[in-house]
Amino acid sequence: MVATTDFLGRLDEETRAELMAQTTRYRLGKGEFVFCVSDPVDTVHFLLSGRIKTCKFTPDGREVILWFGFPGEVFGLIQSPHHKGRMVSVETCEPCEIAKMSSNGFQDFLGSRPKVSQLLVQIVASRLGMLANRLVYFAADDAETRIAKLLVNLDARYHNSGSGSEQPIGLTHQEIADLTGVQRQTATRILGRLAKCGALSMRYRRISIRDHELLSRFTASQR
Amino acid sequence: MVATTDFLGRLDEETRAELMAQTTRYRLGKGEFVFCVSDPVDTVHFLLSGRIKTCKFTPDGREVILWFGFPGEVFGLIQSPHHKGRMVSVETCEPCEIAKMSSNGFQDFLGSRPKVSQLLVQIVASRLGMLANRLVYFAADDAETRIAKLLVNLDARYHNSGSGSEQPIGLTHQEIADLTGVQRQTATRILGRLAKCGALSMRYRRISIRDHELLSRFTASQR
DNA sequence: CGTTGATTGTAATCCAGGCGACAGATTCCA
DNA sequence: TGGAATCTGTCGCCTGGATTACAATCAACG
Repeated sequence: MVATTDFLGRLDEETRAELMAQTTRYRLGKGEFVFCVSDPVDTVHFLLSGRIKTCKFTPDGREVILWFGFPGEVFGLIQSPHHKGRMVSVETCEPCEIAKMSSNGFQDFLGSRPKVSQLLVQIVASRLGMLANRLVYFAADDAETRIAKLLVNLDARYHNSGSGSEQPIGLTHQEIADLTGVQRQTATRILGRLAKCGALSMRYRRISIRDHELLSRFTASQR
Repeated sequence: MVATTDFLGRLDEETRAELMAQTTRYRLGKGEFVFCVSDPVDTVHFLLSGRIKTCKFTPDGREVILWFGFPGEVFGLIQSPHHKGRMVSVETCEPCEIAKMSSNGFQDFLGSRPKVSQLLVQIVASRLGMLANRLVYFAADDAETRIAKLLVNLDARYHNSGSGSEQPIGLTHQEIADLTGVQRQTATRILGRLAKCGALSMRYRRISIRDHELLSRFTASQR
């Protein structure tokens, strides 16, 4: 199954080849930035391998993670309508292989391929849907519920094998905090609670869902 | 100036006429729903006059407002990738005049007009940007800051005349609470504070910004 | 193989804002 | 014009989670 947001995976063989022929490839190490807020919007990027996070920073330096990107995804499309420039920053979570091309080149490419544009609308729309859901969580759920929902979602998205995936979720407590809008200490405390009652198993940096059913019981809003 | 999200306003005369020729018009009174979450996605809508709100509901019945729609905007494009069906509900804030057409018809229309698809990407992207900003506010700001930011944004968007607009913001405290994720009472309390110090003037249901500069001082994160 | 930096664990304090409970104001509509 | 319904204003209590402050682990690299 191809994920909704897997742009490259949803192009047909030929179109993909034509597109990739116009790109140049490069590599980044862990924790590097592909671009930052307010950088000029002159390139579009395609993630070939690795994982990235799209984020923003608050005035006082807190990071807020908007979503993760997986291989096959496009990013770097969006320009702020006001001050021009990037609206978000993109940071690698691990070593990544990326293909890039000029924004103008990509626009030309789209101009003659309406189907691809429509696909892009779908992809951006699905990100919109994700953020809309997150916003509802923020408005309605307490910290524990938000974290439980995050873990369930991530697990589904990450190793979408559906089977009894015991693979750890490769996130630090800090990242979980940045995703759910809580303090790092609060994340640690709540993860500890969830582990103690048996829903999670954790061994330093290796958080994984032990009891899927039990965890999902915490995703029902408490507030 | 045409707003970024004003779809109809950004089409050229001819394209707009062709599009509108395929629509049928109808009217709704205040507080009616154009469609609700999980309704089938078989129509696309264009707001001709009035104002709408796009929202979701929490399991316990709380409303979360995602964004407002103004004349010229398209809505009803997005389908949930999982369970199919609408991802959001759309409710009128006042009597509205709306044009609608079938989703398939609209897809065909787009198929032969790549420029319009690209415009749509921009529009969906700008909503994505708005939600991303809201998410950052939720994660980083306290209630007072969120409300102050909301009022500033609304004022800019609403009566974008830029001049010393003394027009009231036509929202109830409940709506402000639904937009900022606080209790209705909290919204009332904070609005009262802002009014007492002279940033706002309020006379039952008629909230307007008295001192723009003073209000914007509250938009600097306190936390 | 030990030092350094990142990550995790825990505990005490404190307050913003949720929640419940009304009382008054205003608008709407019969 | 007179309810009814919807909005607004104000309390007090109480809890979730921010904040501050360390200590303990782990991993990575010279």
